[in-house]
Amino acid sequence: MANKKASVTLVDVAREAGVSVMTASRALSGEGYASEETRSKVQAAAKQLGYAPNALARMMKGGKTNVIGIVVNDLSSQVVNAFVTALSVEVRKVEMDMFIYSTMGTLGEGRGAAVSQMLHGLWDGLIYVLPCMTDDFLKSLENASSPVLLLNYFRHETPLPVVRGDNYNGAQDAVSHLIELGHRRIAFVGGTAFTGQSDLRERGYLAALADAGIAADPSLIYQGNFQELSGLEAGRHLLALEQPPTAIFAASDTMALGCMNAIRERGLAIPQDISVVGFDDIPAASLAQPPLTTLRHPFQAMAQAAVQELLRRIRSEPGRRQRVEFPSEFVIRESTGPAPRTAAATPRKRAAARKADSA
Amino acid sequence: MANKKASVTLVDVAREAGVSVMTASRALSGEGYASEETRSKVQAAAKQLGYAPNALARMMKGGKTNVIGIVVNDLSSQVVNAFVTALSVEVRKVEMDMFIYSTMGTLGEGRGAAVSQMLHGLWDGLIYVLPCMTDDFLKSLENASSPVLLLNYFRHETPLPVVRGDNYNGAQDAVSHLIELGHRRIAFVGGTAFTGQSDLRERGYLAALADAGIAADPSLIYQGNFQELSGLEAGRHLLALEQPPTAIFAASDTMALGCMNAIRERGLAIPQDISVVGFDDIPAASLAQPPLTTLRHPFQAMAQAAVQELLRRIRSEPGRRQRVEFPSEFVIRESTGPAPRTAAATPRKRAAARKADSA
DNA sequence: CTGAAAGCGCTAACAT
DNA sequence: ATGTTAGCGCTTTCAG
Repeated sequence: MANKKASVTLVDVAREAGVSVMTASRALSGEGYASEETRSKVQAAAKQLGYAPNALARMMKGGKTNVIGIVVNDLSSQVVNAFVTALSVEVRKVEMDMFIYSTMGTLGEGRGAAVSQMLHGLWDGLIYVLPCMTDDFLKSLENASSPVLLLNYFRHETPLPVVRGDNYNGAQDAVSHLIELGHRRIAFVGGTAFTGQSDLRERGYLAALADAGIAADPSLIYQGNFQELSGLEAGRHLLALEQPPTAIFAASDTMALGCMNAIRERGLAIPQDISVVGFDDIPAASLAQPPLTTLRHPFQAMAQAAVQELLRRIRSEPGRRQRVEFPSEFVIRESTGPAPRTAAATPRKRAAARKADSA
Repeated sequence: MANKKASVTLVDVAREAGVSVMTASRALSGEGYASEETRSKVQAAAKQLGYAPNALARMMKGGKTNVIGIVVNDLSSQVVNAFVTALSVEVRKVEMDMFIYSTMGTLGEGRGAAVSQMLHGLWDGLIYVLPCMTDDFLKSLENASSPVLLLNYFRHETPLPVVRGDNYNGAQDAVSHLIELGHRRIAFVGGTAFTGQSDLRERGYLAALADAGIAADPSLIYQGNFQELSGLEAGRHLLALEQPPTAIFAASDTMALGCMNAIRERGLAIPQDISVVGFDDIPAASLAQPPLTTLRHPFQAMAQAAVQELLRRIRSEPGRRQRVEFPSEFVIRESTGPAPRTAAATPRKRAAARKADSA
């Protein structure tokens, strides 16, 4: 019986099988020559002893670990989730393994920064998903010893390779669509500034308004934080305005869903009274009632580009690209419709009664 | 300037600083004696060369990696997410690191099974979160060389340490509550059988009915798969019944939210026409309209118990426990209310028109 | 306080 | 087809 405590090594297996360590290694790995007889003898010994090769030792010898590290700030984000899932598929395709390291919102602080440093050697390359980091940290990454790639990074210019989605044009498309539907009072619900994505979406929104000759109304811009709760609050705030919007463009689906709750709460109908557009096309978007019109990131294509580019760098292959940008696809579902006849959605009785709580 | 390609090792640092490798090691790690002068000299050299210690080598020498591996089947599950987040906090408390390995639903197949074997040595211990695995795989885990703990495992008896929540009693509490509110036709929406959790929740449901002397109606039991979409389908199916239920108890919040969409779709009100109870208390539960009555797992306490127990095993400390079970807490929000006066929720016109599509 | 030697578990490269 | 040697980058042990 195998001794569970003291881990059994190749030496043990070799001794048990009565061969040299090297022979045991070959018999088990399948590399190099080994007679059928020896091979089965060794395999039997390994099985009997409960041998598991030490990945650490193997990696150290080879210099390559065959592992890609994925660093995320926040596992609970559905967008992050979609990226990680897509990455997992791509990593498997190239026959590597993948670990996820979650900094739980501490990236840039001591612990988060440490990932690329402290655990250096454990992976052949690192992909930062939706990173939000300080300038200092970005700089330190640029000198990292193993290849690093940023997935959906926007905040600063950097020589590091970046794969990202388009935010500006997508936002512009969405808002133009609302304008074509006759909307004039279109609100924007932004997310946190830290990743730089919300900002681009806001600029696309403003550009679309400007193109149509509509003056932007600052009171229709609400600063949220990408979370559903902030979407709920945004919705409540906007609907309580003297002149509420007839359409809301939220910088994330999560916030858009929050807005929808606020709208329902007020007894208004989507899209008859008010239209809603999100961004990201998370799974919940198509399941919402009504299904949410939104902008879809090509998650799988982006993940593939990220893995391939990182691989090129790991292998020092030619043909690298410093930045790849993917357009987002506008998906029209049922949460958007023509602007209501009255210039602005008329708050109904219930709503009117609450006017007092408008800020 | 550091050469980015050829990774710089301690030998390089030592040479640069004009000391022995050992001295460099001591100066950087802080362990053992080192004069202030040497220390700063070495640190300067390390910084200048962009030195990062190779975690692999360090781990190999010490035998301990200070890393706990977390294995999950499905990262997109909100319950898994809640556990992982809680685990992350606890792991940090004991000053270890944590990697997440997602099998993407392939646990038990080649790839998934490989985790504990192939990457053996990379972690000091492994926590399987909400594992669903074959008997064979479970057996192989029992002979694993490093400690393994199962978080929320129910399917088979096993000598492996298990930390889990209570499902049976929680379900019973929830259904008893509905009965007290006057409900008699209470539906159950189950999840996949694979983890064994749904089964326990169903048994709790049946027990509560039996206690109240209510005969279980098989037509009120719908088999879902824990996903929101299956909840939506469950809701549509149940509401289309000749005698629809006045309350639905879903085996997960996710499915409960799907049911709520189906109910709204049919023009019914929650909880006036129909009550809904979920299970898990995922973040979205409290944000729903109306906020969902549900059963909360004590995620943090469970995570703490899991990490502590695993640590005891890693360190071969005494006082181990084979199984720890945590009761779930019944959280009453606004999705449950008294049963409507009419024995069953009367389908309104729209609903009646659709009767044809009842299975 | 600092250095030299040994070795963690494995495999590439060279023998035999 | 199998065995021997060496060494990955680091730290533990023992000597200066």
